[in-house]
Amino acid sequence: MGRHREFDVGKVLDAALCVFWRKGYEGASYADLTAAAGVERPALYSAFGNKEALFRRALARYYELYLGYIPEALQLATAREVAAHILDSAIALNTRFPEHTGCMVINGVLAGSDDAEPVRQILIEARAVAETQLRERFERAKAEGDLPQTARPDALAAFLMAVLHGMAVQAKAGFSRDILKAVAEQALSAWPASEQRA
Amino acid sequence: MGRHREFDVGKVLDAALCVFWRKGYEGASYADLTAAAGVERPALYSAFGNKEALFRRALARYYELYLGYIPEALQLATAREVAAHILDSAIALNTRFPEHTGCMVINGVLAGSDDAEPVRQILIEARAVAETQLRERFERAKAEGDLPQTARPDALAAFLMAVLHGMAVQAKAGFSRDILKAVAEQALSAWPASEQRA
DNA sequence: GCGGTTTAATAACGGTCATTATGAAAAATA
DNA sequence: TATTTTTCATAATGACCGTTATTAAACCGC
Repeated sequence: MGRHREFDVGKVLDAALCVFWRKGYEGASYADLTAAAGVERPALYSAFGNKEALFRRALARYYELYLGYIPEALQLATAREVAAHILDSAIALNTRFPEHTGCMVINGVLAGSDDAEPVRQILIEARAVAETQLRERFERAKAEGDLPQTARPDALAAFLMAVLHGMAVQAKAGFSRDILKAVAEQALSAWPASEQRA
Repeated sequence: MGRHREFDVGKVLDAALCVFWRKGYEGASYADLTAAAGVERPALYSAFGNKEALFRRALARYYELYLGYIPEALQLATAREVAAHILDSAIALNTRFPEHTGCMVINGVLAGSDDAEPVRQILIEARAVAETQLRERFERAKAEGDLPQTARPDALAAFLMAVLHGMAVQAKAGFSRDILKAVAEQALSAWPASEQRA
């Protein structure tokens, strides 16, 4: 007996998921969460416990709703198909919702509160500057024949930056130097061969 | 005229840089900063302005002290040397200081406050699980001849995860789908060829 | 309809955040 | 030495954080 719950727990969880996806864990305040969910604070506490428990539930739902392509890919016939499918799916997911781009797992530690927005823009700009410098250097290399005419300097720059970002994340996660070197080696093995000058 | 400053502004800035490198922008409180710098709060405000200005100064010093390898690499003769030098240098920097690993620019939005540590561990674990799944799938592929015997499944998994992390960061920074696809294409072009079965 | 029980909304809690007012201490000029 | 100027340390500020009493409302079995 007792009073019935007046809100849909699933919908509230989905709303919280969107907020966490966009703002990360720290960046999402209860003011944000209650505004998105349309319920008051104590309702979230009674239904999910504290903030960390709510985040864990949202993370589980994220895997459930959006990361199904991982087990899906693991069943494909070849490793190349596995990788291609995961890459494609991740790109699709990362760009699917304009209001919460990227991956919730990464954004959970990437995004900050609104107060930190100017700082995040500084970092984004700093990242873009480095990539532009690389792209310009690769354009020069292409003009000099150091890279083939088929090479795409912007793609090479973006790719190199991606691997660098990824390795920074991995280093933070405790990776050893050796495995990071293996990652770098693998990345370099894709490098376009320089043209044989006539 | 007037009283002299009793602390070394450079040393205080270096101390603040270490705190920001480890905890990120939001994660670094004035309690952390003053403890590391050995000066009181108002000293930081009088010397640097507010927290954001202090972070900007620390970021500039980070580039000055630790990212000199980027312009250095840009002057090398070939694109491959540029990339190799940047990769090597980044790995060295990311693993140089045990107490603040990774890259300050990335960590600035990757690291959270101590309160968020359990959550960060959850995300790190979630990341490791996905990578393990990939590695196991690639080991199977190697056993099946889908990957050559020279292939390193752990390296391939780490590499793929690195590119995925990097693309998530880039998507957050506003990258278009097209450039992300170019990044994925470049990453796949390094994929080891399957063995020709006899 | 009534007692027991669960949920709902309001409002408050202590703690920490970045920031700063305040007044004492120290150095330079006169 | 007296005065001015700058830095120093203590401690307070208002705002926001996550969390929770408290009280009123809604539902159940009886």
